[in-house]
Amino acid sequence: MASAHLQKPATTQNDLKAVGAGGVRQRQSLEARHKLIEATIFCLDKFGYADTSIARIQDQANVSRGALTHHFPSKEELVIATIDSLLEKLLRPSLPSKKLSQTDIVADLRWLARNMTGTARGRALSEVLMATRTDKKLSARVSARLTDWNTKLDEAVVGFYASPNGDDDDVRQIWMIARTFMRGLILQQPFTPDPPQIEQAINRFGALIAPYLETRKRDGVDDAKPL
Amino acid sequence: MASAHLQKPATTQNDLKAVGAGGVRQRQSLEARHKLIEATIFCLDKFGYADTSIARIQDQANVSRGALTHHFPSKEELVIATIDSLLEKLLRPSLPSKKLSQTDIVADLRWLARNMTGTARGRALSEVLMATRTDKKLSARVSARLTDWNTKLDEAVVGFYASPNGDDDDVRQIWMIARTFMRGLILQQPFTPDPPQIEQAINRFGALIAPYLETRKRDGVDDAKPL
DNA sequence: TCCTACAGAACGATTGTTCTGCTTGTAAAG
DNA sequence: CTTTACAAGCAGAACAATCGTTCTGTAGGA
Repeated sequence: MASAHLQKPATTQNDLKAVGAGGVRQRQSLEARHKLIEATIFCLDKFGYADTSIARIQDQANVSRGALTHHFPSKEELVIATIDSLLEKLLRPSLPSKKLSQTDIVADLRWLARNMTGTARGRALSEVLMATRTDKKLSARVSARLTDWNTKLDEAVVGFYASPNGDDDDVRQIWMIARTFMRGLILQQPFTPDPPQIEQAINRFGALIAPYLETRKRDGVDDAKPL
Repeated sequence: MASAHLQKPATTQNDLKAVGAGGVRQRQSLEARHKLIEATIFCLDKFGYADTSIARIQDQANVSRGALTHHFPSKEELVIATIDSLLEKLLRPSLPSKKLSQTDIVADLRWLARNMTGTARGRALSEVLMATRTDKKLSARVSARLTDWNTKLDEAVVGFYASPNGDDDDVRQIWMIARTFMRGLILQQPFTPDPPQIEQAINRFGALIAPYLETRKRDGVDDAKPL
C-alpha cells in the first residue's frame, strides 16, 4: 500500500474519477468527518451526553486520535458539526416516496414520534438539546441555527396543513405543541415504560388536535415531512 | 463553637430539645444529608447532569469530601437520594393555602408548567430523567419509584378532575399528555426562546384539553396539586 | 468505652487538549 | 511527462486537570 504510489499513477487517476468530484484527499477527509459525526450520534444515543467522551467517539469511529483532533480541534466543534448534521437530515428525511397520508393526521403524528424518540438521530438531538440548557458556550453557538430551523419548519408545516378558520398561525402553534409533546415523551418514558400506553397517548393527542387541522391540497412537488 | 462541648452539657440538652426528636448527632447527620441533596439539585439545575461532579456538589454544600462520602458512599447513592427528595417535594408541594382554581384549567396548567420548567427542582428532575435513559444502572434503581409516583399522581388527578362522559381513564390519559407536554417544553425552549410564545402555547394547549375535563366537587381536605 | 460522624490525603483512571513527527496527495516548475 | 516542494491529512505520545473512589486518622456524642 505504501509502495504503490509510484507504480501506477493512472490508478490514482481512475480512483479519483470513480469517486466523482474532488480530489482523493478531499474525499477521504469528508469521509472521516462523516464517520466521526455518525459515531458521535451513536454515542450520544447509547451513552448519553454525559458519558460521550472523545475517546469513545474515536473508538466507535475507528479513527486515530490525531485524525479526530485534526478535523475537530475541540469537542465543541464536533458537537456543533453533529448538531448541524442532525438538523439537516431531520428536515429533509430520505423518504421522498412516502408522502403524507393526507387524511390521517394521527399517522403523521406517529411518524413524527418515531423520528424524535424512535431513532438514534432523534434521541441524540434530545441529548444535545438538554445540554444546551446549561452549556452557555454551546448554546450561544447553536441557538441561531435552532431558531432558524424552527422557522423553516413552520413554513413547511403551513404548506401541508391549513386551519379550518384560515388562521395559519394557529396551525404553526398546534404543530409546535405537537413537537413539544413528542420531545416530552423521552422524559415521560421513565414514568410510563409501557409502549402501548405511549402509543395510546399519541393517538389521543392526535384526536385532540385533529379538529383544528385540515390537510391542504398538494401538488406533489414537496417530498419533505413536517417535523 | 468547638470549645463549648464541656462547659454546659445542659445547653446541648436544650438545643436538642429545641430541635425536637433525635440526638444531636442524628440531627447534624440529617442536616448534612439535606444540605448535600439541596446542593445536588442546585448543581443539576445550573450545570446539567454532565457537569455535576461530586467536587462541585461538595463545594456548593460547603461540606468536606469525607462528610460527603460518609453519607453517600457513591455518586449513584447521592443521585438516588436526590431523586427521592425531588419526587416527594413535587408530589406534596408546600402550598396548602393555594387551592386549585376549580374553574380555570389553564391556570392549573400554568402552575404545572412553573413547577416543571420554572423551578430548580423541576429542571433538576428533568436532568436526571434524561440521564436514566442511558444509565441503565441508575434506571434500574429508580424506575420502580418513578412508576409508583406516576400511579400516585394518577390517583390524585382523578380526585380533582372528572371526564364529561365519566371515563376516569381518559382523565388520567389527558393529564399524562399534559405532563408530557410540559416536560417537552424544556427541550423545545432552545427552538423557541421567546417566553410569550411559550406561554401562548400553554394557553392553547389548555384550550385543547379543557373540553374533556371537569373539576370535581371538592370537600376541602386535599391540599395537594396534581402534577 | 465505643462507634458514629467527619476531615482530608492519596489513588488510579479518564477527561479534553496540545504537541511533534510522518506519510502522501497535489500543484507548480522544469 | 517528470520532478520537486509543500502543505494537508493523519498517527500517537505527552500533558495537566479532573473524575469518583478508597483509605487512614481524629473528634466527640451516646
